Amino acid sequence: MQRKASQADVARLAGVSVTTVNLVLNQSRSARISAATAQRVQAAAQQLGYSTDAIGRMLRTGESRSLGFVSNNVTTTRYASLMISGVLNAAEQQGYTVLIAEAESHQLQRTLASLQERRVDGLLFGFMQARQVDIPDLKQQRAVLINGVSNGLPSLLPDEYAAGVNAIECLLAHNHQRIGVIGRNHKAKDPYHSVTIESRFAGIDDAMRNAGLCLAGEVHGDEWEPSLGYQGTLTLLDSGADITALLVANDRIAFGAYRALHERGLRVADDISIISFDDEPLAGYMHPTLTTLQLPYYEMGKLAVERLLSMDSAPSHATCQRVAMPLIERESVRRL
Amino acid sequence: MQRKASQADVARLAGVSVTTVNLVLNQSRSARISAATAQRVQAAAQQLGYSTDAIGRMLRTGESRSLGFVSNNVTTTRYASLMISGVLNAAEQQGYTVLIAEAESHQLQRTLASLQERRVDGLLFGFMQARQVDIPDLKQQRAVLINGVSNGLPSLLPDEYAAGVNAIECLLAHNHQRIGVIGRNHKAKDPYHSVTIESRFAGIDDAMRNAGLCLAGEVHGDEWEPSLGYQGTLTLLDSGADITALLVANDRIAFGAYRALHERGLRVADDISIISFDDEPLAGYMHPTLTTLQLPYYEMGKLAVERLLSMDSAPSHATCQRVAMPLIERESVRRL
DNA sequence: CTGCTCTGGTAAATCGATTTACCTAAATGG
DNA sequence: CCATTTAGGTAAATCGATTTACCAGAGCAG
Repeated sequence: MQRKASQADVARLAGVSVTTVNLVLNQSRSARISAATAQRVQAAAQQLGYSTDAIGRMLRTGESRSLGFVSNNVTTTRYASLMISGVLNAAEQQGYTVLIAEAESHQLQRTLASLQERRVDGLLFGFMQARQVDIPDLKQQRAVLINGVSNGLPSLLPDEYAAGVNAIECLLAHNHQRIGVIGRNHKAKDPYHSVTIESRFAGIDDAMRNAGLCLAGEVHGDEWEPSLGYQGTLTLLDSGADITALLVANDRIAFGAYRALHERGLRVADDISIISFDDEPLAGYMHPTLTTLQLPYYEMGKLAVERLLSMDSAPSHATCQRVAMPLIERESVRRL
Repeated sequence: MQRKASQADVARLAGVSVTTVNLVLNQSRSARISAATAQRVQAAAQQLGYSTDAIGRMLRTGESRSLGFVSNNVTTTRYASLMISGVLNAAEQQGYTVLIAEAESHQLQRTLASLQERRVDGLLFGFMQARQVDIPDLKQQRAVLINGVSNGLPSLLPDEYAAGVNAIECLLAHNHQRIGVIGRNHKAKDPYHSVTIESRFAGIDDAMRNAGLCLAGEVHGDEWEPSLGYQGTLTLLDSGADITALLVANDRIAFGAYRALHERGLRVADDISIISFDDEPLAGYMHPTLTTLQLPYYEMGKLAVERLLSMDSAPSHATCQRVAMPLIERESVRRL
């Protein structure tokens, strides 16, 4: 791999000084260089296939135009990869490259050191489940948390309160008044487990209260897997609550709920409407397709980059920005 | 953000030359430095919190200890993020950092330039669907393709032939002889669409032939979505083929097949076994859970890094390494 | 003709780490 | 006691781009 051409090479070929080459190529103050010379330099650069070497520039300017994206080992595991997409696209737009690293908490210190050695201009921390985390001292590095909160760092969280309200309002708008809920849990009180779920249920409760209604039935549960949806739905049906709609805490629960309804000879949408949260790929396969409030991973990733790059320098203070969870209307909610 | 300490700072504090600091800190030839001096330097480094600046080193040594991971815009979209995990873990093991970039083909040129400016030591190209792609001239850069093939570049592909054989053998081992297949397609002949699918079906056909059997029924189809599984299964059932097992081309098709069987009052596993390919998260939720041959994204990512870093320099020539697709035995295949 | 301002460029320092080529004093050999 | 090693370090060059300070000649006013 023969060395790439440097400004020195271009200078030699064009018969000018390196300074001149630099001025022309950065055309910032090229006012000071005559058009003829500029031409010559451009031609030489072209001929040698010159492209500016980022390393040399970084060393001199101290800016790397790169961001570090750190996630705990869960993040790159399937669901949240849209977050990476959002980060990547926004970063690219502004001419930044993204260094990506996974780190469980005990390696975090080393991972951060490695990124700082590479002079990243800012750090992004991405998490799977919105919760509180402990981030070690960042030495004044700019940083933004995606889908998590921490001591003194700005962060982005899904607007779960509004999502809760919207879910209920969607059901109300379709004339449902007898609503069952599956998935409220107790861990929700623990910020190290989740900082958002509690407010989601607050939104649900407030929306019901505003409508002058009460929940027609509820099944709690910590493990948000299909089995909870299955068991919970059977429980609700057997309780004689006579519900017309079901609000469940995520798509996997909904998946289990579908099965339970089916076994009881009830049709989703036709007989009982279901609304959910997350919008996993699964939601689009189900039959009927699932109406759900999307976790805005892509959007959060994008906004995080924009926020990070617009921060002056040191993390101001822990402001937390809420990102809307769009309602993805599919087939599982139908007018009564 | 106060500047990090440099070797010069350490040298000043320890009262020695920069050279000495460097020799001590890289302890390679520190044989030439007395223990006492080394001590003093170490202490000074410690006190200043010195850590070697990667940029400076890169400039001097020409090596960045970083790899570029390029994917088309589909890759970071959910399914294949395990590939990133594999890449990240393997790279970290060898002390490499990963620069990640998404690029649709028309931006590819610019993305590559950007990575080369950052002096990546090698390139990885990741694809969603194993197919042939056109990669522009890499200027002697080392590169490996993951889940794709291209002109003259080494690559890693899932071993679909073996997977096809194994799928059939799994069914045979469970005493199934009347097997239906859904999803064979014609695009499979087009390498720009897929370079592996054809060999998967070759494996299936060979395994059947070796067993002296013929397929009991087959439904072709290019769109591998649930609807194909649904329609295809109904078609097979109505054809009177009397099958006991179904081999489908991916998990989404299986999902549709489940629904069709259910509608016809047939139970998956109890009445008809199903085996599939891919192992999406979906496969674990289904009821009964789906037996499937896993696309080894994680493994391919990991192997790609190891391959890349063990390559001398220029891409030797397009050798293609096959990576086993493990059989994930769940509940949908049962002994007849 | 002299002093001044532009015009168009350039030399040299700098960023931080590495590496090569010395250099000095003490120790060793004969 | 003189010639060499050797141990222990150091000065300086280098990587590539940027930036500051400066310079030579042309044009212009008085």
